[in-house]
Amino acid sequence: MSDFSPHDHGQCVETGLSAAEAHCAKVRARLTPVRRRTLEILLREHKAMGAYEVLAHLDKDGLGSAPPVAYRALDFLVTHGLVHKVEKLNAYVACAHPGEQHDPAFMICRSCDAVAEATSDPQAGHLGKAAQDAGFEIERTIVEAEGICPSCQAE
Amino acid sequence: MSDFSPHDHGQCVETGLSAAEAHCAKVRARLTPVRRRTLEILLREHKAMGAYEVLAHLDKDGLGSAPPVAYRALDFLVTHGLVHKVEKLNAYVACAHPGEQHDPAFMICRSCDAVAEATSDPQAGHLGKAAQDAGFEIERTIVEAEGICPSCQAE
DNA sequence: CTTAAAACGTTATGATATAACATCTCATCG
DNA sequence: CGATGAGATGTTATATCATAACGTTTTAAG
Repeated sequence: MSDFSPHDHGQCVETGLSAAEAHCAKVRARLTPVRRRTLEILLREHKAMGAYEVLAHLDKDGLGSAPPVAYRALDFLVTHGLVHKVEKLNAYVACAHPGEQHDPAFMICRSCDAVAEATSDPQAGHLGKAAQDAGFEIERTIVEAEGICPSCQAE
Repeated sequence: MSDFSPHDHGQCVETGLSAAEAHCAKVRARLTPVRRRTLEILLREHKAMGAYEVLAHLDKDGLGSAPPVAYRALDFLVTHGLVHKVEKLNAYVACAHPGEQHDPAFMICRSCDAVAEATSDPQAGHLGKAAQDAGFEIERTIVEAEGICPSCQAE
């Protein structure tokens, strides 16, 4: 199953929040109201959202209206692997595999901007080999595929 | 050899400009003065540069001072594969393999921001498989590795 | 030589992101 | 308990990245 397939959103939200609570408890990080709500917004909307779009939601909930509010919450969530940044879109998505250690990869539909998460292996493939040859130490990779999702292909 | 190794810059610049002229002649695209100079700047500086940094150089040369001047030239060069955009840095680098058809990948040093170009295979690896399973049609990939380059490791 | 597409110059504005600093909260420990 | 220090927050201001829109100029092709 990919994120392009239909599925139970309510379940996503609950699972995501539970995983976040578990993770934060484990590493003694504080899932404060703003942070929790930021994650919940991303889980509920279930799409890549810009920081200012997230901020608009937070503002409606009375949790803050200035940009740093959103950026700080997003930074925290990204640091803890609960949210990923999609560089191509300058946008953020809730992690689809919360709790599991993984290196995310994304499929981005250029027609509808839908984003699906997959996994990647930083040291594998051409790049891993090139890095080894160059003496470059990979710490993290950004892997994003642009293309057309199944629904948009159908049109 | 990687871009992290020392090499003859003068050669890079000449090769890059020649390849650009050849490519543009072939596809009947116009390598105008602004475009040519933009590519030359990126080749000479031999690093990832922001659009405004490129613009500052163009301005010094009397080739334009407003942002669209730089963005239009960069867009042209990116479209023709003569320059790549590094999404992680919101910056642009001259292509290291001008003329050859290829899918670029980058190694980005988080300490000194140096960027080296490698190649990737869009359909290969985990992501290619995930895309196939999901019915997602990949058109282009963004592959960027963050880490530490050899010189910075030495420190 | 006309003409239509492409390129350019310029102004304005939109979108993304962070610096800086004062204040507040809360877990920890003496 | 109360001090204390790291982390979190609120707020203002500003830095950085990018494009819309529109009139003018250049150029390739008929």
